[in-house]
Amino acid sequence: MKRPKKILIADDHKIFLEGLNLILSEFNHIQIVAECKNGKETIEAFKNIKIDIAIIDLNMNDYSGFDLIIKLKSIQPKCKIIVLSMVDDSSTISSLVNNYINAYVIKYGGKQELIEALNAIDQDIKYISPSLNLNQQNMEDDLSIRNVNHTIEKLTKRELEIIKLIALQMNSSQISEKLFLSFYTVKTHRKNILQKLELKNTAGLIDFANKHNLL
Amino acid sequence: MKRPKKILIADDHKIFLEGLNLILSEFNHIQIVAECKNGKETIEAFKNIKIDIAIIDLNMNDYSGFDLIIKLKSIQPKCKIIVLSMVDDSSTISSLVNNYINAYVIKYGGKQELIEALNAIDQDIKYISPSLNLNQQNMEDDLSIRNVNHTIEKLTKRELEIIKLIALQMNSSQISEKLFLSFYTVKTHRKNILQKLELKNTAGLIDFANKHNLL
DNA sequence: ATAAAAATACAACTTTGGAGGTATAGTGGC
DNA sequence: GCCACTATACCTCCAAAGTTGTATTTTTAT
Repeated sequence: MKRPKKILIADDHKIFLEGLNLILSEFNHIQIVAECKNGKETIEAFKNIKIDIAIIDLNMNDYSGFDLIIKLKSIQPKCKIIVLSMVDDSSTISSLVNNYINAYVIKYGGKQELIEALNAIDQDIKYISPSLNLNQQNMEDDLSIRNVNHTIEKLTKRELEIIKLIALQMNSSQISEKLFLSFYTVKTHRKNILQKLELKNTAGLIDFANKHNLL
Repeated sequence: MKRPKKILIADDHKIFLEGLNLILSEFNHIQIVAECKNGKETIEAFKNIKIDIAIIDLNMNDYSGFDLIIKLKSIQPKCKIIVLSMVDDSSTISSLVNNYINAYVIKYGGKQELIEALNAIDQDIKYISPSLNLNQQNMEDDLSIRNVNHTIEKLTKRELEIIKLIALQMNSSQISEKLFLSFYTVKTHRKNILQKLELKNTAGLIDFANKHNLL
C-alpha cells in the first residue's frame, strides 16, 4: 500500500481553502499537511515540511505566482505543483513557468478537473485544464519543455544553491568557504551539474539558469 | 556648427510617418535618413546607414517592439532610441527595456513632447512622457539603471557579437574560427568586455548579458 | 588631415575550470 | 535491513580563462 501523498494547499480566500480541503478529504491516499493563506506561509511550510504535491493559487497578495513557484521549487525541487488560477492566464503563464509546474487548472473547471490533475500527476503526466484554449501539445511544442523539465528536476537543493553562487561570480574556492565545504566538493557539484543538464561550461550553465529562472 | 543628427523613423501607419516627417522637418539640425514601415525595413536600414536617433513605434506588425529594439541596439549600440507608443505600456516596458531606450513618448502627448524628448536626448538626458504615471525617478530607482546603461553603451558591435557566442558555450578558439579571427584577438575582446562591464568572469558576464538582454 | 576609437594580434604567466576517476558517511524510501 | 540518492571529499591531468603587458592596422569622427 502506498504512502499517502503529502499535500499543501495555498489560497488567500479562506472559503476556497476550506472547500478544497473538503474535496480532497474524500480521498484516502491524500493527506493535507499544510494550509497556507499567503505566499510567506507557503514558503515557511516548504522549509519545514516535506511536500509531495502543492496546490497553489496564482493570485496571492504578497507574492506574484511566478516568483513564488520558483522559490518553492528551489526549496523542494521534487515537489509537484498544481497551479490553480481564477482566469485563463495562458499568456502570463509563459513557457518559463511551464518548466516548473505539473498541472494548470482553472478554478471554474470545478472539482472534476482537479481530481484529474491529481491522477495525472500520480502517473507523472502533465495536466492542463481542457477548458483552456491551449492544449498540452502546444505547450510542449513551445521549447520541447518536457525534456528540459526532466533535466531540471534532477538537480538537488545543494546544486541549485551552488548555481546561484556561480552566477554571483564566485569561484569554487569562494563557494566552498561560503558553504563551509571542501573545495573539492564544490568542484564535484559543478561537474555533476554540467553533466545533469548536458551543458559544456559555466557560460552555458548561467545562460541556462537565467532562461529557466533557476536564480 | 553641429553636424545634423541623422534620424530614422519607423511606424506602420503611413499617415503617421508622414506627419512625423513634417513635424521634424521644422528643425534644421535634423536630417531624416530613413522612413520604415515595419521592423524588417528598420533592421535593414540600421545595417546600412549610421543612425543617431531612431524614433520607433512599439506596435509594429512584424516584430515585437521589445525584440526589435534589442536587435537594433546590437547593430548600432550607440544609436539613441525614442520609443513612441500608442498606449501607456508602462508595465510592458519593463525595467529591461529601460536599459536601451533614451526616451519614451506616448502618441497622444503630441508634438511638444517629442520635441522635448529630442532636446533631452541632445543633452544625454532620458525623457519619459510626463503624461505617464511613472516618473523618471521611479525608473532609475528600479535598478540604478542609469549607470548600467552607460556601461552597456561602451560595448562595441564586435564585443556584443562575441558575448552572444560565449553564451552559446563556445570557447575562445571556437569563436576565433567562427569569426575568422586570431585566438588572441578573441581573448583580448573578452578581456576588454569584462573590464568595461566591471565583471569578474564569464559566469558574471553571461548573467549580466541575460539580465540586460544582450543576447 | 589628424586624432580617437575599434579591431586586430601576440606572449608570458597564474588561476580556474572541466574530465575522469574513487570513496565514504548520511538520509530516506520501501 | 537494504538500496538509491545525496552530499561530502580527494586526486591527477589538461584545457581554458583571466591578468598584464605591448603594438599595429583599420575605421570613424571632427
